[in-house]
Amino acid sequence: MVKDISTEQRILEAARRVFMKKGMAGARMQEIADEAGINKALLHYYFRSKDKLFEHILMEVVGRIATSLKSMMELDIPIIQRLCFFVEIYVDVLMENRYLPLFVLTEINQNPERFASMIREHIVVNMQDFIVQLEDEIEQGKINPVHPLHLVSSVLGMIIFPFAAFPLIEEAMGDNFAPLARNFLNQRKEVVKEFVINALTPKNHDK
Amino acid sequence: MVKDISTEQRILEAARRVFMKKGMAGARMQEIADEAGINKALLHYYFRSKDKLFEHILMEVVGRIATSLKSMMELDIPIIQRLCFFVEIYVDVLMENRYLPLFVLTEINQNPERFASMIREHIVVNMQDFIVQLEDEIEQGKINPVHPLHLVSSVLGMIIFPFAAFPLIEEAMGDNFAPLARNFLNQRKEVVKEFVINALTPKNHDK
DNA sequence: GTCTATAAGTAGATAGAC
DNA sequence: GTCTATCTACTTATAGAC
Repeated sequence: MVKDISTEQRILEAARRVFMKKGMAGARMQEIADEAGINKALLHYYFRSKDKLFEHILMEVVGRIATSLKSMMELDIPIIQRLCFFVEIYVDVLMENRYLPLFVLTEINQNPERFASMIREHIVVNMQDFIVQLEDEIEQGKINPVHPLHLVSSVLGMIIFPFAAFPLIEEAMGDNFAPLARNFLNQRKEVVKEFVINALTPKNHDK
Repeated sequence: MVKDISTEQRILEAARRVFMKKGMAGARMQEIADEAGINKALLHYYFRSKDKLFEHILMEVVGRIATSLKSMMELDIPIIQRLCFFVEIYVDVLMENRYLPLFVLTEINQNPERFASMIREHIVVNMQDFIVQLEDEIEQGKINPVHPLHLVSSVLGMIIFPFAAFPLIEEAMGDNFAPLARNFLNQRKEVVKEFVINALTPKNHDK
């Protein structure tokens, strides 16, 4: 019953890379096998079908996102700090895997039913806590009134875009792009955090 | 030589819908044929191959984007107004076709070479004009100093996200979603315009 | 567990009748 | 121009040897 961890692990890592980059429809079992240094038959030995393998990767990815969201919501800090913290770690994650957001968004759009329960269980729950805290701080006058979904949409959009549009940014930056790219993406942290602070910090009319 | 416009047009519209929703890899010629109310053979009669048909749709889509960008850059208005105008029309476009941004971004990532020349010719050129004007207004002290690519990334990201993450937003909003969705997406216009204005309008320390 | 060989199914492309 | 039928190539999946 004890499977060889090393091979299974190599398959999973290869599958993650290929699925992330090509998506479910564009990925090929042959490519995953090559990437893992084995042959197609073994893929089916370990994970019966392409669909099952994909599902596995999906759960792993969504699970990881959910876990980091959850652990972040457990810290007892003001909403502004919470968002700034989120920006920091999320940009770092995307630096390691720029295909993540486009992959997740594409697959959700392709097959919303498959995600409905995952989203409800893992994402919406954390959202609820976030909304409660946000409305709480608004009521206390600590921050400006904002619509939680608009705030989240803005922050996520601002973070995700440069990674999703990476080849576009590359082209826009021109020749000496490579050395600048990492720098630009790192600057995003400050840009987005500045947005959060400006959007939420009250203007202090009575100062 | 005069082809039957009606059929060719129906094919193109069907292809656009299917490609937009499923992407190049996920789209099926059979589905496009069904959607157009004809059979597969006719698709090949009109557009030799799937790749050619896809290329056609791609050019059409990118061309339309480039045209609206260009016409917008021809207006002689301040940068803030230009961006606000852009937000207005772009959100309206996405209301009609929410798959547009995810489609374009995915395909660019899938096949950057295919887009390199298009991007340089159509997008980067308009970007250059935009950057010149931006830096000009910054120098004149009319607006705050900002990095053009960061500004564009923020605005595009803020606009695109709710459309790209539509099923997520849907789930987050819960049951009575349908009536609220259109409203929420329309509010985006004001939210993003407010960001543009806040980010660029000088604080007037000497007032 | 891992491989080679092959089956089974799917999708793009073509032939040829009308 | 449009259709049905068919071919070819590719991709997933399985059989069976080692």
